[in-house]
Amino acid sequence: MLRRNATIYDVSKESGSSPTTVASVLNGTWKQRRVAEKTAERVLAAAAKLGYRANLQARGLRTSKSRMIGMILPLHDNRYFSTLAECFEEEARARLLCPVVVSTRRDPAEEKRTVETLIAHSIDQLFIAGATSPNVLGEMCAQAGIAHINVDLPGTQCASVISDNYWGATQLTQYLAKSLPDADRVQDPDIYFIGGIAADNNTKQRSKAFKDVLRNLGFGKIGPEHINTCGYDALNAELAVKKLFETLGRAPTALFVNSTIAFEGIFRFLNTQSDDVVRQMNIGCYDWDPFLSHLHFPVAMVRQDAGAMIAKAFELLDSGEYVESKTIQVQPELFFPSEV
Amino acid sequence: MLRRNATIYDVSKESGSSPTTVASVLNGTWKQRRVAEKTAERVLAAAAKLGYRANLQARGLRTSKSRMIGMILPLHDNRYFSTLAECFEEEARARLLCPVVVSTRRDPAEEKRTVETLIAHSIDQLFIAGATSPNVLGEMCAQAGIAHINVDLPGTQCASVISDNYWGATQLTQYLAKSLPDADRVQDPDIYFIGGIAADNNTKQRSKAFKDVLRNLGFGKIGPEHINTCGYDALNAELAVKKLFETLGRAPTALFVNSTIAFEGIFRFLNTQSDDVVRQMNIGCYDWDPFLSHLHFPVAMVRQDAGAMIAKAFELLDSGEYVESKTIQVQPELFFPSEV
DNA sequence: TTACTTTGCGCAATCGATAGGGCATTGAAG
DNA sequence: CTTCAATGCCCTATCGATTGCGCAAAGTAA
Repeated sequence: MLRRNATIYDVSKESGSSPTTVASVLNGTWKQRRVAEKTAERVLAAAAKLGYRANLQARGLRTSKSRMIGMILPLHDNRYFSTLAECFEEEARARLLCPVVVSTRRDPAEEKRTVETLIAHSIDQLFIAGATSPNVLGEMCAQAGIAHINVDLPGTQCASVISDNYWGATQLTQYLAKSLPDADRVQDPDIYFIGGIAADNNTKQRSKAFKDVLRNLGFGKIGPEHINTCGYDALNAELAVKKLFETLGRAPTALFVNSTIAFEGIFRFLNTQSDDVVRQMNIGCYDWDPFLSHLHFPVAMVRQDAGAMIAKAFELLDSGEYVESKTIQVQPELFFPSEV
Repeated sequence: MLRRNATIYDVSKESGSSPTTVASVLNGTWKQRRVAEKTAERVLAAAAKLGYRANLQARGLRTSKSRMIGMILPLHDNRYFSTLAECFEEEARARLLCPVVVSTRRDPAEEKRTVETLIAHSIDQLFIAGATSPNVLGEMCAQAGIAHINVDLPGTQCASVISDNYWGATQLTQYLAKSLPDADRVQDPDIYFIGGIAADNNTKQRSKAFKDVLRNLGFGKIGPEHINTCGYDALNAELAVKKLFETLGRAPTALFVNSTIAFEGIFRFLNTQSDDVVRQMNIGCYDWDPFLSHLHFPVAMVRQDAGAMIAKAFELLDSGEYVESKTIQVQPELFFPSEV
């Protein structure tokens, strides 16, 4: 065995065939290059003997393909994104592509740098999931001729597959609103939305649904004091809910928590409150976590359908439709506590 | 702007310098190649104008480096592994390497294929985290001359950084054992270990600590009926605990749950039982999840210190110590419910 | 002026694979 | 025995960057 990796030239010497023949045998194009079966066998045997492994950088340089497919994510440590990553990897493997997942912490500069690097490595396709600046990234891909698609957060540069946030949030708000007193008795309902980033499309859609539902139910216009887009961050959410309790001087009737990350912070705060107080609240979380289904208080959840989103995204990439700037919405699942 | 990516030859033409000079300016080696400052500036301007981006496959082919660093993981959708991934990415970026994370579903064939691919892409270093066959993978890396290190599960082929599973499990078992009747009254204590894979080192260490603690406390020898290594899988754990309840005809006094994944299954089952029954149990989980800290019953947890493990692993890689076959153990954190 | 050093830059080979095109040899038809 | 197609294989250029080495011009010392 060689100290370095064997190349087609080593295999060529060992098998007595030319590098061309060796290459075509080893990359599967030997039939259309009319290599005799016997020769192919000799080459394969030699390759096996030397432990040949194709140098994919060389191949990639020549073909300007890499058989790698990238995905950028805001973060790993979250049920939704990690599920997206797993679904992505599964589909990628089914297509014999090597999945490469990188998180970019919702940092536009990091996103750019990462995409830059992935492009420079000639990845074949890119999934842009939850990026803060999808259009900038899409532009980069387009310029480099790399097929790409937005997932979770939409862009206008290419096709996007996202959750039907408006629908999901509508359902969740309607559920939460049941606990409110009748509309004709109150114009400023005791329900609050916490978490997410105001500029982010998902949060926009969800908070819009939140407002629309309440308005349609007759609660009047929902003001900014009902919607605290304090970020996707546990600590901020914790502080936000603490402040809400202080301002009200009591627990709110209903809470719409935007993401499990925000929920973590809310959860920490609620654990400082008495069980009875918390149990009387009606709490919903946009995003799902198995452990939220049976806390000491009920939580309604919306689970985004990561599998369906990834499948749809691959479909658009495979069919070439990804170039059209359109947005596909995938319906999430609802997990509501059984009525008491 | 060119329709394809600009190359050093394009920049060469644009700037009037040779490709050699252009390359050295663009990759930062121009000082040692004695390129005049003026020339460098001209080249940089031309590169910027053309939107030059180095083809990393070409560079990698020539240098047999890629500035990519890989990590393979069993899965993403788990707090522990996703935290490992995030810590890994952060450290990798600090070293100006592009982190590449791939999950391999505890499938030895998938692990081999993935490592094969990563090696073929000339990744510079590899983190082997939680692999079922670390030595096979280590051997492949060694043969390809790629620096590598085991994390979470140890191998003998190179250095390993793992949790101090024995210590953590000892602490957890001691905590759980407090709820058992005195040893002199019972030789077959009512405490059970569920989850994990018998062949896996972590499970071995944890179950050994479990047995040792109980034996040392005077509970006699702990037989196989106390240890159900039903895998890292929610469904199996659910079935296992169900069967345990049926066999006993009641709830066990204490439960050592090996991983949050197993805990998910156990949790599903416990939710079918009455709160009172569950609250009287004493439950511990090896692994941490924020939502487990305040379920409707108390759960003790062990949190593995992903940050410290990754930091240590990079230290060994950076210093070259990774070639020695040694195992570094990192102490996990304990999260025990405050005594009632 | 001569001799030698320093400065500035480019030639050409190389990394390992791919692909277009061409050259023998064999076989079949006439 | 020709003629021509089919078969089997290989030559060579190429992808885009890196790097050892060499050459010319400018600077310095004697």
